[in-house]
Amino acid sequence: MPGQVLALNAVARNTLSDQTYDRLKRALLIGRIEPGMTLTLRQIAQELGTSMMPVREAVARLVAEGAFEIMPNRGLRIPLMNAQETDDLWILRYQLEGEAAARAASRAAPEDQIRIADLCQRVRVAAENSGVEAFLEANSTFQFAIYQAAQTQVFIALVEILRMRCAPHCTAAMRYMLSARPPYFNKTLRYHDDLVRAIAQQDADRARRIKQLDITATRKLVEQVSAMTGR
Amino acid sequence: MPGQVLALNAVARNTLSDQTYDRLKRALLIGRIEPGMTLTLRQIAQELGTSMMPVREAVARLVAEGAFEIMPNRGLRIPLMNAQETDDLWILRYQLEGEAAARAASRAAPEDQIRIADLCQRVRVAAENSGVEAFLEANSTFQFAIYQAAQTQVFIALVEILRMRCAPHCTAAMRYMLSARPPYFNKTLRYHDDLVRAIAQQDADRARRIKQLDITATRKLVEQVSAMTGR
DNA sequence: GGTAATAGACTGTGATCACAGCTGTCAATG
DNA sequence: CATTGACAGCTGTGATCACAGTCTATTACC
Repeated sequence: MPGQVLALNAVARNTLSDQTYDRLKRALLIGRIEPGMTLTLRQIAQELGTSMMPVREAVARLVAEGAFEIMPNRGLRIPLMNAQETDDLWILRYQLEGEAAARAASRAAPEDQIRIADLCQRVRVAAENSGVEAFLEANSTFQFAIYQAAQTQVFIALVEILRMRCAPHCTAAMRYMLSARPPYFNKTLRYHDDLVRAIAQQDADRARRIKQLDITATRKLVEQVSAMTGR
Repeated sequence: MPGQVLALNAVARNTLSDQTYDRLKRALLIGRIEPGMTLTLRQIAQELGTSMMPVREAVARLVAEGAFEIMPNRGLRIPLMNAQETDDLWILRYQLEGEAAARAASRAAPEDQIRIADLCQRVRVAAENSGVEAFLEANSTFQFAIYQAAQTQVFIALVEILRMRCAPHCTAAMRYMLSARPPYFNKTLRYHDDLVRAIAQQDADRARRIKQLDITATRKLVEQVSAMTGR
């Protein structure tokens, strides 16, 4: 069995639970679920055409990761965050995503670099021609392709958790950025190009720095927009 | 409603799922479940006197956190780790636990300090008089009391995930340390005392440094023991 | 008309069952 | 004696049901 000398890694399951989990995770990352919305297990199950069973397991996982919160007899919601938790979240993203970007620069194989550069272009196209969802999806795919190239499952797992917690609180700002603020929007795309270039040059320190600048800029934008829209 | 101006935080549930999750998490952290062991949902359910239902949800959470792995039709196990993942895990613990210790030093209230100092003594007592489980349990309680004092839920969540993944692979080394290696054992306890002192003095940098020394020493011990016992 | 009680429609939770897939054993067969 | 076949006993998965809470809207009563 070439490529898998030892059965070291988990058997890849693909149960309905897994599919439900993936779909909910994706919905969170592309901003389809925003704070204030209320979901129910039965509603999700119906939308996916399954019984409640797979939904329960999927939601249990997401609750463990802090992406959802269960209000007994009153449905699910995105957890609210206080200032302290929000701050911690951004700090952790700054550190972990910066480190992951650095590793990607050190380790990315040539085919990874091509793939990343291609996905970066797709983000630009989506940002110019499509809505928030398409942009966020393209962006998410681009970012995780980078972390995938870093070949470090543990980092990716933590980054996914942080982004799932963060994304719903950023969607409003992203929407605003796309519709009304070309400067921010162009800055983000420029960071992306710079990051791709740093990875191509295997410049780990530069990749880390750019990634961290990008996160800082995003944080500022989110804070400005949420201050505008009445916290 | 004093002390809870807004209903910001989740309603504290305590379902059978939650209890099962907590018990399994605790079992992992105190080394009661080691790599190579095989558990089944029905077996856990029977041991806890419940149906399979709560166990399924609890295990789903733990799988999401990387603490367990499901082998279809063949039960659960602790995920095996390759060298790369092991390395990443230690690096992340070094960074995140170091940072959490630093914050604890900055923020710990006087009553936290008393509690931490007390729990530190209990670790010493357990280490001298009891078995691995009691030692690991006292140690775990001590460590998380520190992180609790840091008042940063997001950090704690990530640290819990890292420790749950790490603990099962460290148990053998801890057992060895307690039974046969007083030097290591004393070094660990000395680190604990130093850490308590740094927190009492609100010396964040020193707390981080000691915590990181402790983790580095633990890592070395684990690697030595697993090299001895034939990887 | 305003207030309180109540019935109903929701919610998540836990238990139970049917089922398909894998494992290991044991017997039949060459 | 070795090889293979089938069968029994496991496993996790998914669906369904009963139930106890919570919220809401209607109704009854003062």
